[in-house]
Amino acid sequence: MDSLVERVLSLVDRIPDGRVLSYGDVAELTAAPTPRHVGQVLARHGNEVAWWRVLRADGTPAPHLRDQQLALLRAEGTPMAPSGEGVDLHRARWEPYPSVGREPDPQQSLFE
DNA sequence: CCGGTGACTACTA
DNA sequence: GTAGTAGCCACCG
Repeated sequence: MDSLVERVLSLVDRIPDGRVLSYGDVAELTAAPTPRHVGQVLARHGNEVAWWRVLRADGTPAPHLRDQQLALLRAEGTPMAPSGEGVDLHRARWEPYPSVGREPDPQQSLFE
């Protein structure tokens, strides 16, 4: 696994239920050049992973997937924004490495 | 080989 | 507060 595609799919697949990441987050965690590339990867291989746990920087899903993605997220108990048009990123955003006070979970080791 | 194409973002008006 | 635009760069045809 060296390709960007592999890394992105691998990471997305590790997002826990009820949690989400923005395209920008995934891009950074996978060393993808830009968030657009994350979208590119998911567009081609999204069917293999939990693509619905990846959304825009403001917590709203992409237009064509809006309905289904919101449904899936809600079904998993993801904290939704009051408006219901997206998720509450501040609560739903997955933090691969827990904040200070806890050790990183070796089981969730990333790449670098 | 080369240009079009995005499941994006941040910035400006 | 919303709407439009420029930059982004690997991948596929």
